[in-house]
Amino acid sequence: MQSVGAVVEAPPRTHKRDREVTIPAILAAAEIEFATNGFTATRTESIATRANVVKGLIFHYFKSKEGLYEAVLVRAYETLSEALDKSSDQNLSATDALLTSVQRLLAAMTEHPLSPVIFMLESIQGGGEHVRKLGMPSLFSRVEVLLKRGIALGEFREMEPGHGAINIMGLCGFYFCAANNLSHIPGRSRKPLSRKSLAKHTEEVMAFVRNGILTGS
Amino acid sequence: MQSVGAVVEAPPRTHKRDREVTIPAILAAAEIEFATNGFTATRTESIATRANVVKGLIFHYFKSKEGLYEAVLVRAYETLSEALDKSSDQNLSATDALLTSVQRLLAAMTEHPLSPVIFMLESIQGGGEHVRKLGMPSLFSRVEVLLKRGIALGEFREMEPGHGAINIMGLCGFYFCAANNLSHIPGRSRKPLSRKSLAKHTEEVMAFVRNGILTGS
DNA sequence: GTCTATACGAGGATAGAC
DNA sequence: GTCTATCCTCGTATAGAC
Repeated sequence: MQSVGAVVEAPPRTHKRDREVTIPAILAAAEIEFATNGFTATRTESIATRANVVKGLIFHYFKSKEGLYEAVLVRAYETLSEALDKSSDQNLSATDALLTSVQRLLAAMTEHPLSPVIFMLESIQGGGEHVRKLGMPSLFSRVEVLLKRGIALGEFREMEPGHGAINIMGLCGFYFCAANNLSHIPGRSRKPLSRKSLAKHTEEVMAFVRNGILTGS
Repeated sequence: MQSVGAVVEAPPRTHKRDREVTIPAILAAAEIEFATNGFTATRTESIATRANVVKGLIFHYFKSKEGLYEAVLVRAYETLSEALDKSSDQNLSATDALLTSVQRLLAAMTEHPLSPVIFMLESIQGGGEHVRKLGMPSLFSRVEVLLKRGIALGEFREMEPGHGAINIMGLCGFYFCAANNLSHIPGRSRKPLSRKSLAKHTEEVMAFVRNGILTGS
């Protein structure tokens, strides 16, 4: 419904971009779409629209929808994995080592709130196949090692360390996955993913973990 | 590729069924499919095949894919809600009331391991809209009430009860949602949803909650 | 109540112009 | 490197026979 005869100069559509702009834009858009809809239900058209590119570019750079999905998965994994790396090479008591790891993990999730959601959907919908295919060492196992040490030293109460690791990861990540359900509860903050809410989440989880694992007197 | 001329009497296809058989079969199949794939990615054809009925019957009985989804959601909600009902009308200490509720919740999830997954997907993918639309009072709030009472009585340590409720629900339900990722971890049980693994899960979560909330001496 | 057949639209992927 | 146009499959939903 453009007025007839009006000559538009420099039509704003052809953005001249290169891979250094386009690829990150596609990845960022894909993370949101995959984390919201899961792999199958995500439409490549939606990703393209959100990234402000044309659908064909997704296939040009990532070959297929699944190739793009795996790239997103790798980024989410690295985000959380690096958080655990940082705290491993220190010389701390078992208690401090674990609590530092949990804090770094929560900080990473706060910065990248979609990471835990991506993994949750991969577990539920993909059966965790991609995690194995891409050779991602388990984040659970890293926490489990820290727990074993603390139990052996008597700093932590007796527990099955595998389940302990799951419980701790669950305390950290469940909140992000359930956030949409939380926002509808009457009398609760409507913004569970605001900086303020996430700081409170971190504080509460740290306290719950500390009390939950330390040796009671 | 049937042998020519072989007259098959009583062809086994036309199962004469009525709604009392067909409807539960569809619901059970739909629960599995929706819990695995989410709403959009689930194919009505898959549900029909799993239920051993013809696709048209789904629309006959539930009007639409979404109608069927909501029926599944209501059933999952009732499963968990009734578990919390049973423990509310008793005259217990705050500690016993909470731990009984957690135990009943875990028992209900053990019997219906897909219930927590259904809710997780509804949160992530549906934004929790159906939960609100169908008027399901929050399960989190029920736990929160129990926590508030114990904090006021000094049985529980100081904490923000809203976050405490999320943490407890997370400890109970996260395991079921992450089960597929867990099963690929080297050196861990391949069957996180076996009766034995779930009994261990219950035991470990109960201990974690007890230590996590009770007043430290 | 159950089945078959089909209309109709949406989405992944590709070809080829610019 | 980016865009348009199109192919082809798949999936929801309906119509109508039995």
